Amino acid sequence: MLRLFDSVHGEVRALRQREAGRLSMYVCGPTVYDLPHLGHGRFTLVWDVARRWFTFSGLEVQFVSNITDIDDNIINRAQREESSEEQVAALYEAHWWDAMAAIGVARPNATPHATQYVAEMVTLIESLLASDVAYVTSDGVYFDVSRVPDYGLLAGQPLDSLRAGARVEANDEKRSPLDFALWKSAKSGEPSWPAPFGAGRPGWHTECVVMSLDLLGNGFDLHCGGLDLKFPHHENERAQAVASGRPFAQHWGHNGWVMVGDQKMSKSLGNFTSLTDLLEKTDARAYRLLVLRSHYRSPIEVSPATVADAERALARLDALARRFELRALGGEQLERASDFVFEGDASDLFNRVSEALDNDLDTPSAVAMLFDALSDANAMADRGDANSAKEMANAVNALFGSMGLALLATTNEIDSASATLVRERDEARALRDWDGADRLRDELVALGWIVEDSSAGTQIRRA
RNA sequence: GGCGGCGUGGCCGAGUGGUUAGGCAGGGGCCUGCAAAGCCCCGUACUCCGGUUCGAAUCCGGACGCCGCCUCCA
Repeated sequence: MLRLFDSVHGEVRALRQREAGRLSMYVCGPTVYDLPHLGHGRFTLVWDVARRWFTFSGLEVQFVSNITDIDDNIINRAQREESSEEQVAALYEAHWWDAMAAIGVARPNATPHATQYVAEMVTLIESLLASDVAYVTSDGVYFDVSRVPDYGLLAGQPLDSLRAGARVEANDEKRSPLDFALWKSAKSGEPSWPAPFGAGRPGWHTECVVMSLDLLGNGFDLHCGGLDLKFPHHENERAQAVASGRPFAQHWGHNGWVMVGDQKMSKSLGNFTSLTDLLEKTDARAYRLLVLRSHYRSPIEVSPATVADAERALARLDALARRFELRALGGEQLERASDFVFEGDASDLFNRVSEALDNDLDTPSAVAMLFDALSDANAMADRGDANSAKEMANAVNALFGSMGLALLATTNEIDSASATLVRERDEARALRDWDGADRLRDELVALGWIVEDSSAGTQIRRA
C-alpha cells in the first residue's frame, strides 16, 4: 500500500485515490522571474520521482504544475530591465523548461499559467466578497482569515498563536496582520486586469487554488510543494477553498530545503546557486542521485563536495550499464513495472525496493538496496553466472529508471587517430610489448580518453 | 513568545530496541603484464547526563548546541 507523510496529520498515512487507479496531483510551480536555483531543482526532482514511482506502481497519474507568470518579482524585474512583464516571464519560463529537461524532470500533464486564469480568479474573489470572507481596501482585496474556523491547520497552530507571532508589518486597513491579498489594485505602469472590485492583478495565493481545482476538481488527491510553501501559501489556498465550500487537497506533501552551509537557501538570505550553473559543471544525474540518497523531507546539503561524491557514485552505475549494455531509462519516458520482468533474486529486489518506496518514498533505502544489487550483479558475472547477473543488472536499471535515474553506457565517436592508437596498442599488447602499450595508453589519455582493458581488447571512452 | 525539526564513523547520509544501511574517501587482498573496472575483507559512530529494559543510536526525562516556520521563498 502506498503511504506518504501528510503534513496536515503530521504522520505517514495511506495515500488514497479519489478514483481507483488514478491519482490527481498538484505541485506548486515557479514564479518565472529569474534562473531556476537548486531549491527549484530539488522540489521538481522530488515530485518527479514521486510521480514516476506512482506511475511505475500502476497508477494513472494526473500531474499538474503551474507557472506563475505575473507577480511583484516579475514586475520589478521588468522595470529594472526596461522590459515587459511578458518578456521577462517568457524568457525565464524558457530557462525553466531547459533546466527541467536537463535534470530529466518529465513535463507535467498540464502547466496552467496564472495569466490564463484571471477571469476565474475574479469570479472566486467576487464570491468571497459576496459572502463577506473578503473585503476591499484602498490597495486591493483581502481575505479575512478569521472566517475560516480551522485556519492554521497546515501551520499546526491555531490562529491566535499565529497572530501573536506575526511579523507582518501593520496595515491599518487589514483586519488582521494574517489577512492576505487576493487582488492587488492596479498601479500605473503595471499590468492589470479589469474587475468589478477595481482593476488590478491577482495575488499569488489565489492562482493555485483556482487552477488546481479547475484542472483536478474538488477534493483532488495530493498537493505538494516545498516546505516553505506550507505556510502561508498552502494554508491560504486551503482557506479560500474552504471559504468557497469546495473540498480541497486530501493529502499534503512537502519536501525539505536545500541547505547552503548550515543555512536554508532562501530569497531573503540571497545565498543561491542557480541550477543552470550547477548543470554547466556537472552531470545532471548527480543532482538526482544526491536527491535520491537523502529522504525527501530532510534538508540536503548541496556543495561541490557532495555533488562530486554523487558523481563518483554515478560512475559505478554507469560502469554497470557498460558491462551489461543496459538501455538508458528516464527522461520524458515514465516507466511502468508491468513493462519489466523481475524473476528470482530480481523479483525479491523489486519487492523490497517497492516496499521502501511505497513507505513515504524511502529513496535512501531503495538506493542502498540497488547498490547492493549492483554488487551482486557484478559478482554473479565475475563468477560466470551470466544469466542471473544480467537479470539482476536489468532489475537495477529498471528500478533506477522508476525513479528517473538513467544508467548510461556512453558510447563516444572515436576519431580515426584515436582508433589507430587503440589498434596499435592491441598489437603491442599481443606482442607483449608492455612499454609500447603503456606509451600508447598515455597518448590516448592525453587525448582525453579513459582507457580500460577487457577481454575484447582496449576500450576507450571520454573522461 | 508559539510551533516544528535536527545533533550518527574522515565526509555525505539512512536507520521502525537486539544481527553489516548504502555511497564516497582510506587500508588489505584477488584478478590484471601494469593500470582501470570488478569482486572479497577491514576501521572507527551514534552531542552529553540520567532513566526504562535482559538489551537503546532507536523509548522517556533533562542539559547543551544547531536549524527552520509564524514576512517573501521551492
